[in-house]
Amino acid sequence: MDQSLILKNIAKHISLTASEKEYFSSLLEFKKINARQFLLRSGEICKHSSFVTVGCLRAFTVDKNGVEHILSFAPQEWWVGDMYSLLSQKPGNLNVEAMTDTEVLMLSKKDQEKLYEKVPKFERFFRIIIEKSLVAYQQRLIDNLSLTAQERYLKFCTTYPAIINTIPQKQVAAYIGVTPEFLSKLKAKYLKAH
Amino acid sequence: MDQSLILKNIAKHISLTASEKEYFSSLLEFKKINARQFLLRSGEICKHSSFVTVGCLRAFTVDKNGVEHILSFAPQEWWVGDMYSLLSQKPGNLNVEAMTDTEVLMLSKKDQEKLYEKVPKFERFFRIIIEKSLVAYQQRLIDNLSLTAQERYLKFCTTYPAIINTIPQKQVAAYIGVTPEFLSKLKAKYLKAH
DNA sequence: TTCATTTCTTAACCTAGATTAAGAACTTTT
DNA sequence: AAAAGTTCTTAATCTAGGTTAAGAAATGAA
Repeated sequence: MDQSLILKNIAKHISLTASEKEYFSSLLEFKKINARQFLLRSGEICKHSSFVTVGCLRAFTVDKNGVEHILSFAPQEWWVGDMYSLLSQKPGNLNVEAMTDTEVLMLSKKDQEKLYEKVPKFERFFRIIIEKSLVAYQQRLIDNLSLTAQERYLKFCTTYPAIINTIPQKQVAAYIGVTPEFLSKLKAKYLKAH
Repeated sequence: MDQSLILKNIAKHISLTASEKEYFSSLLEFKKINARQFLLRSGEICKHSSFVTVGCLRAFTVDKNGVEHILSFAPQEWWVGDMYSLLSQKPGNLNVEAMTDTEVLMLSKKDQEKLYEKVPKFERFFRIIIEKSLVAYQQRLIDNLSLTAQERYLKFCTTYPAIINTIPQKQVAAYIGVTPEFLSKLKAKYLKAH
């Protein structure tokens, strides 16, 4: 198991001593998830925060009509989990599924709490991570309230240039909040116009 | 200036010594904002996190057609600010306006950083506050993607029972993402049906 | 109380995006 | 390389919610 990526990532926000690094690393559990396998299913209680080292996952809900809605993609170097379920320790509504063969480093809620006790700097680290995440969700909410489907699609392309060509188009539709049919129509219209 | 409310609120998540309480209190700046006055305007750089002790504010953006979209209401005991602008120290898009005569306790970004240094427990406090906020935004995003306007309205009524009768209906519309005309139609239809 | 402003309602008409359906183009499996 | 499953496209039709407009009701100011 290679922790260099996660340690490099943490070093962007806090500095750790060698022994802190070692302690933190000892809490991580490595897991491989093949494409289409689930890291978490709706109805389960989320017990871990997971850091993606290889591949990409998606976190989505299924509405009462069976339609999927993507809350977030989790490419390399992102943390993923069901924050609601993780905090409340109640069953969540999120599914987390690998879109490609994926590798994650998992930190259990218990170990995360121990980590906060032993190395309080991690309070800061996760505060910063979550602040950034919050800003992104706020912006996405505003975008969903104020932009047209066309505009949201174009914004998605510029925000996630690395993902756009590696995932099925229907997943993009489930993220920006339109049907796959309508996104297809949009693209055809846009191509004609440009 | 009365800090009992904010200290009571903080005590829900971390325990402070008397001198820590005193130090924290010394960083707070009291401000009265009359109804319709702004705490922050689009284009400004957000310099403070503000805790509402009396009244209620709304944080909103204005889209390219001049339509307002409400990101959040900030009733008593909520923190409000433009997180994007506060973190990046760049001009933000949020307007924060008092809906009634309001009182806030303001903590400047500089003082917040000092506070993290001097009393690291506050890293934990704000981490927890932001985690909860994140969960709420995630749920709202999912709701906007999967529920009808009718369902979002009913959910708003149960989520914010204390606010619903104190604010103009057009603000509710701007929060759930419909026009005031359509919300009015929805309510009329719903009343007939029940 | 009157005048002015904002908010709410109703109704006719319009449109962005959904639904349904069916064939075409990819992928994956065998 | 054939079969089977996904995904993508196109097109006709439909509908949730938007737009426009105008009057009614509520709120606020003088």
